[in-house]
Amino acid sequence: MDPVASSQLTESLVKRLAGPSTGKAGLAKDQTEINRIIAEASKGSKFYENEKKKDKDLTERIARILKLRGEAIEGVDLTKIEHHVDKIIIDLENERDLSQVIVHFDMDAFFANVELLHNPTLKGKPFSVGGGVISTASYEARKYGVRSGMPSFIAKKLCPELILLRSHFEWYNEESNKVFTILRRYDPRLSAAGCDEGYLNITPYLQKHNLTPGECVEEIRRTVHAETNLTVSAGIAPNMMLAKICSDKNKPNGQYHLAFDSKAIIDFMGDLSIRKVPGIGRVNERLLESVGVKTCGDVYTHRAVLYLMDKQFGLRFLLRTYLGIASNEVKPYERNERKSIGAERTFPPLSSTKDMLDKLEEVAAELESDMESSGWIGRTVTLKFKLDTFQVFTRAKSLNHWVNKKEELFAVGKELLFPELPTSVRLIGLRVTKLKDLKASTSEGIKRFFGPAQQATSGSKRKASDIDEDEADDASVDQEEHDSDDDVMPGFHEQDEADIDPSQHDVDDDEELQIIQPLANIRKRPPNSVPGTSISHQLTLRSRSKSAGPSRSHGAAIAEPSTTTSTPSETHTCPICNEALTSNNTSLNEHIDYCLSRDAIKQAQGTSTKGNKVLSSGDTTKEYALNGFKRLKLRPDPPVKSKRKG
DNA sequence: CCGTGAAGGACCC
DNA sequence: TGCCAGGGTCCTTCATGA
Repeated sequence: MDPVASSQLTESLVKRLAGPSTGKAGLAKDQTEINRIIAEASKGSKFYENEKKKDKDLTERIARILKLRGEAIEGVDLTKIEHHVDKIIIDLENERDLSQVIVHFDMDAFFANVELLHNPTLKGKPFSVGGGVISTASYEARKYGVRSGMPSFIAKKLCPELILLRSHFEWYNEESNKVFTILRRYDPRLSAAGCDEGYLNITPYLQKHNLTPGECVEEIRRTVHAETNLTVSAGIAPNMMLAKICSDKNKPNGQYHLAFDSKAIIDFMGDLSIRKVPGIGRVNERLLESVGVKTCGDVYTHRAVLYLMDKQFGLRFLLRTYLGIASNEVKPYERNERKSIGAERTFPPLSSTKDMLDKLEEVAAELESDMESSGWIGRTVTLKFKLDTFQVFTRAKSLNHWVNKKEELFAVGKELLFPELPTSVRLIGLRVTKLKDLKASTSEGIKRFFGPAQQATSGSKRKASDIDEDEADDASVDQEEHDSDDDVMPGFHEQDEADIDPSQHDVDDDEELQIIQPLANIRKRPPNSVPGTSISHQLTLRSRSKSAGPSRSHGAAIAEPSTTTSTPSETHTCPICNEALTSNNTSLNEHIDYCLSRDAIKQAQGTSTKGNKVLSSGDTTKEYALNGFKRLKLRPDPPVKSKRKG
């Protein structure tokens, strides 16, 4: 919005230190005071310094973006562009599907409430669950500003009487299963999003029982409470994104039903903070804010600039959130969707090689046991380590055979760690990707019916060698969905809304000066001279075919809920010439394209030569990647020092 | 021009 | 007193090999 004042840095930094969830339920009294205490407690620490650096980098990145914006809008007729975007919006609007009733449920302060079940005397007291970092805080504790993602020692400062409890994952797991079991009565295809929240498509249930969404959800919540003594909040909307946002509306033990009406939805999104949109975190919030977008409604106001800067912001994604359009395909998680499995551990900074190797070995052992019990083997091993400065690095190696054994994981980890060695780390982790499912019921269908006696004999049965023969080269995908949906579900830590993203490659200040850096790193690669330091993320959350539109399932005979096939022919008004058109999407788009092509594009593009196809946005599948305008110096970052390889 | 591996990040819970 | 987790997913950029 406004130019950055000198105090900006401190301001954003303070906010950053305060953590991402400054809008949580159970709001605190004086956030400013709380932020002050947090900043105070953090000051001077390594963590603080790292955050400071990240904040500075972000601020610089924003400056670059603003400069870019200036260049992009120079001499361009924004009005024309707005018209064009309006056309895109019409396309998107036609994708809207209001036929499904989606519910997002979210257990209230899950970990904390489960603890309460086991220890009723905690009722009414401020307490938190978690170790060094808090996972969940009771509502009483939240009043003091204590939230998830916050280190315990700071929480104590905010609330001296705070009772710190250790996590009891078995308990949460147990309750979680109970809850999901109950919820599956309403939709067996429930989609879990962590252990305390998920989505349901209750459309079929509503029809079968002749209930209204509100009644049904009340019943669901009542049932969950009756059977588990836990409260749950829920949101009812036509798609998952909206449902999720809604479940936060009446947070503790409440529900919110959004009107299934295009207009109402857009109004609803209108003054909603863009930050509430899943996928937009602290970084993107600031990036967007820098160009004037603080609410979803602002997306529309600034559509022209966002269009011109599609590469950095992802216009389509933003327009969809502005319209409140998103996927409504609720489906259960399947094993074959797993992409990686890993383990990591944080400890007080270590610098002796032996100590580090001990940790590495520990992690390798842990990973082996996880892989073993869950039935996975993989081909790529990635070592992750965090220096005492909080900078995070990863080093990977792909093998030509499958691994899951501790010895091998450890060996590869060592190999990857050695070159980095003279260093001090506070975290070491190993992750394996390019997975192969040992429990997969091999190929298509058939096998599945002739059950391969391989019951989950706790994994221990088959040994790696068995699969070795399997031909390492078929690293391809031979994953086949299947049941054996043990217990474990993805992401198992409650995290309310906070998130401390400790990662961040930290290029030291003199990064640029090192461009000439001598052969110093020929043999060794200083962690802080890593390649690819470019900072250029985008907001792109390109929903890959996850459209909200007609749930078209490929071939299979999946539900195929009634969809609102956009009426082939309706009356639209061309946003450019105002002519009333009775036609289908295609013709309408063609018409609009025609209108626009007359001059708008040409003028806007001016000299721009290549790239800009004709932006035929008629098809909903193609992206509107016509960011051809000022493409020249679009590289957000000056090429960071070239890193020579040895 | 494209597919792929590696490294860095943003985000989520 | 004692200084900020861990499990994952997806996306981008860069370097390369066909």
